[in-house]
Formats: sequence, structure tokens, C-alpha cells
Amino acid sequence: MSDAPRLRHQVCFALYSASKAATAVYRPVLEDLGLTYPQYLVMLVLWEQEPRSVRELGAELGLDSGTLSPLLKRLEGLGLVERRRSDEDERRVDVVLTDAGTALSDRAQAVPQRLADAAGLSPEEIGQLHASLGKLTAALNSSL
Amino acid sequence: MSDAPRLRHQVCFALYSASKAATAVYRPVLEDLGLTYPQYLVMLVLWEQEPRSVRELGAELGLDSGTLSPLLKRLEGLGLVERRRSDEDERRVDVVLTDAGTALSDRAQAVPQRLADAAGLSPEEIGQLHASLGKLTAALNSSL
DNA sequence: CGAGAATGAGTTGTGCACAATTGAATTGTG
DNA sequence: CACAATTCAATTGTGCACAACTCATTCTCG
Repeated sequence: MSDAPRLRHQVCFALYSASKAATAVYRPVLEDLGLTYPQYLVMLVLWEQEPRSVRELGAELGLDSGTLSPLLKRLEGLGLVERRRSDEDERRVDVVLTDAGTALSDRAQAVPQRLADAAGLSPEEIGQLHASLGKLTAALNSSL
Repeated sequence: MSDAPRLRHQVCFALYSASKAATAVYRPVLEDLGLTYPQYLVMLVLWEQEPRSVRELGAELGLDSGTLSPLLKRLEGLGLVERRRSDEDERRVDVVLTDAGTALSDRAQAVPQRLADAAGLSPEEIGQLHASLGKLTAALNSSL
């Protein structure tokens, strides 16, 4: 019998699968909004507070400019955000919502409920899962 | 105060972050083996049993031929697998390990422990997290 | 003040994820 | 048997993730 690591025993694969399944549930809902999942994450951050520099967005989401620059360019193309060089620090690019970007927040209200409906977990289980994931992510990131 | 959904409250984002953090922990270890994370997953399946058709690999991993075909071509380029048309059903392509692919299993033994070390969770917490993720993934996938 | 280090955003290149399509092989059904 | 429907793998096209690099701006410290 082989002693190779088994796919189904790996927490790593469980995370990978769960994350893919969650974005798959979101995909059709977000498609109605004209957004991909990472674009939705950026909009979430901006709905909480704007303007935000590319660097700040990256810090919130764990993404670098290599990912964010073209993504923001697409959001700008959709007319949801605008980018402009900061006056105080001309290295920075501040991202702000357009009226259309702000307005989209209303239609995004129902998105998270979709996952809760599909999850089939009790609120307690959801809460505990969320807490465990938070601990795990913090520990993993601090180990790098 | 805004009633927009908040980034940090979303289980979805917790999953996304945890999954990215886990693959980031694996990345340097897998780099020593010359593999990316999805390539490692394919090797895991093959170490358990071979040959496997592209379709079977996809069913195990939740990936389609659009992802697997080029990935397998790269694994073949690395000399770890070979692909050949099935005799019984010429639509199928069977993937088999080369000697080098089989041998790599030994060096992959230590990979999963790396995540456990970095996770900072007790075995009980790991087990419960694993179980919750399994339930969640199953529920999400069945809701599609 | 001025030279070198650090920072912020962008670009390039590689690889994964997924939708949509193609084309060959097989299966099912009349 | 014939032929329509299905299955399987591959390809194309779009977008994300990340490493490595470039370049301008800002900071630091002698």
C-alpha cells in the first residue's frame, strides 16, 4: 500500500475546493452585476471607504499591483471607478467610485445571502468556520 | 453608516484568503520539487492510482480539460507523466506516471506536514475545520 | 543639501480557472 | 444498420495570481 499523501486528507485541498465552490455560487449572481469575484472584492473595499490607493486595496485584499492594475483598469472601463494620481504623493494612485459604482452597492446587497442559503450550515457553524479560517490565515501568513 | 456588505464579515473572503495563504505556504516547498500547486494535486491523484484519464482527473479535482490539458502537457514536458490514447476508447487519454514521476512521491512526503506546522491549530481544530469545509463544499456544489 | 535606499504603480511573462467551441469517437434508438 | 445525441479531449479567449522588473517619486541620513 502506498504511503503517499492522500488528496482527500489534505486540509489544503479542502480549502482549495471550498473556495472554488464558493466563487462558483457567487459567479452567476455577480455576473448580473457585471463583476468577477475579485472585482467584487475591490468594490466591497471601496464601498466601505474611499478613496483608496492601489497600495491600500492591495493590503486589504492581499493582492499586488500586478493583479490590481489591470483589474482596476477594467473597473474603470466599466465606468465604476476612477483613478487619479494623488496630489500629496505623486507615486500613489487614488481610486474613487463613480456614481454608477456607488449605486451598484444597492444591487450587491443580496449577494452574501446567496452563499448563506447555499451553504446549508447553521449560523453557529458558519461563525465557527469563519473564526477557524481567520486563525488559520493569520497563522499561515505570519509563518512566511 | 453604510449598510453595504463588509469584506471581513464574508465567509467567502475568509475562504479565499485562507486558500491563498495555504498555497503560499506550499509554494516554496513545491518549488523544490519543480511543481506548482495544481500540478502537485494532479500528482497526488496519480500517486494514489494510475492510469487515470483526463476526465477522471478532472472529476477528482473539479477541473475541466481547459485547465488540465495544458497542465498535463507541462507535466509531460517535465518528464513526470506520459499521455496516451486509450485502446478501448479512443476518445480517452490515459495519463501514467514515468519512473521519475513515481520517484517524486518520496520527496513529496514532507509537504503536508509543512502546512500543519505553519497552521498553529490543534489536531482537533484541524479535524473540525476539515469536516466543516467538506460539508460546505458538498452543500455549495449540490446547490449549483 | 545630495546621493542612495525605499516606496508605489505599472508592465511582462508564466501558469491556473473557466466559458465556449471544435472535432473525433462512442452510444443509444428507431 | 443508420444517424442523432452524447462523451471526451483539445483549443481559444478572458481574467486572475504572482514573480521579476522598470521607472518615477519620496524618504533618509551623512
